[in-house]
Amino acid sequence: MARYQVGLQTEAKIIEATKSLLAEGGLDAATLKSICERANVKAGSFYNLFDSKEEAVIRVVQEAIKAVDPDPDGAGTDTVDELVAAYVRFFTEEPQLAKVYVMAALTGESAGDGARRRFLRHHLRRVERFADAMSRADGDLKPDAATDDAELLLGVLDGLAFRWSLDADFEFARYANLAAVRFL
Amino acid sequence: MARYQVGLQTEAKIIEATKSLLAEGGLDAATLKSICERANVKAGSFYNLFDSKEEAVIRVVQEAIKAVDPDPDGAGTDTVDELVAAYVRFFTEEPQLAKVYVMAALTGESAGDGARRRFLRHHLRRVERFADAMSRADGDLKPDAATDDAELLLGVLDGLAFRWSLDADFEFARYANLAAVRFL
DNA sequence: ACCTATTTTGAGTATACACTCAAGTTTGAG
DNA sequence: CTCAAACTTGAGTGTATACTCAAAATAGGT
Repeated sequence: MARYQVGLQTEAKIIEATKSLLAEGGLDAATLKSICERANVKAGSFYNLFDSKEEAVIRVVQEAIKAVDPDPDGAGTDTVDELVAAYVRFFTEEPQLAKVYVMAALTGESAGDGARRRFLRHHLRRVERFADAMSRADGDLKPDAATDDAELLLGVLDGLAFRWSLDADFEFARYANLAAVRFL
Repeated sequence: MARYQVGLQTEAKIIEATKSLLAEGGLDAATLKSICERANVKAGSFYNLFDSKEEAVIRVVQEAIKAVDPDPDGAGTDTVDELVAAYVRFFTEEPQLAKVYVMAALTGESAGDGARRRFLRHHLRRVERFADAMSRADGDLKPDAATDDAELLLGVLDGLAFRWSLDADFEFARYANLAAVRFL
């Protein structure tokens, strides 16, 4: 949409403002007014670059979903430890995006067309990837059992992430490591 | 607030309408208009019984939080199995309340004054209760280790609940039992 | 049957929201 | 330097929201 440098900069400012507002107060806090104020931009300028407010929100959410899984090409070779470490790293290094990620699923359809479905599809892909890594680590593991274990391990990680989103003081990394040990 | 029978009935209708709307579409779906339409009540009648829309929402959320922990007097005697079973039963028998429960934490402050804090307090109480049951089951377990285990087990349960809220076909009960086995 | 407290109605208010547009300014390729 | 395309502005639109209120209807104790 943007063709000039200023346009690209404005676009970036808007995305950044949207991301921080979503992280701080969820969808309710990310009003057009607050986004424009934080980005130092007027409404008309926003609509010159985005078709709707949802478009900006979706961009941020997609960015979050992608960021939790930084190396999609690594599938088939990474270890369980690496996968868990990537998840933990995402939450400790990108806390804002992480909150958006956790919120995305439950905010429901209001966060865009089928945000829940997209989220679920992403989850299922990750289950496969975890299960695959588990199978490679333990040759005796049956495929069904690997899937079950993967759902459980991802369940803990999501649960701990949820817990952390309630209370930023929660020692997410330590518990994630405890969980990884427990489920191997 | 209500003094006559009709008033109590109207109150119940409103709470029921609010609960189902929250479960179906979250806070966004629970507008005053939709609540009143579903309860077959006009706005003025709503405000004769409730001071605000939030009051009705908070009532439903509190009901949900209480329902996940049905026997607070049992603390100190119940087993881990019983606690897990209660959690699972809540999700399978009261799916609507369960969804509201999972949503309550993340909808943030918009769902009432300090909904997150209340949710967290409740969580910490449950961690204590789980840790206590675990200690009784295994005399060698150190208090700190018991707390860690309790956070992990509740983490899985919350994570699986989260997963189930994305996809109602998810076999929540089976996975919860698989998780419980790991901690015995 | 009476009479007051309670409940219901439905039109009405104020506000916040996402979004538009015509007019002016800036960018940068040729 | 020129000029069209890209960007910005800021007042303005329509709509949905939570909430109010005076007046009419009903409940239920006496």
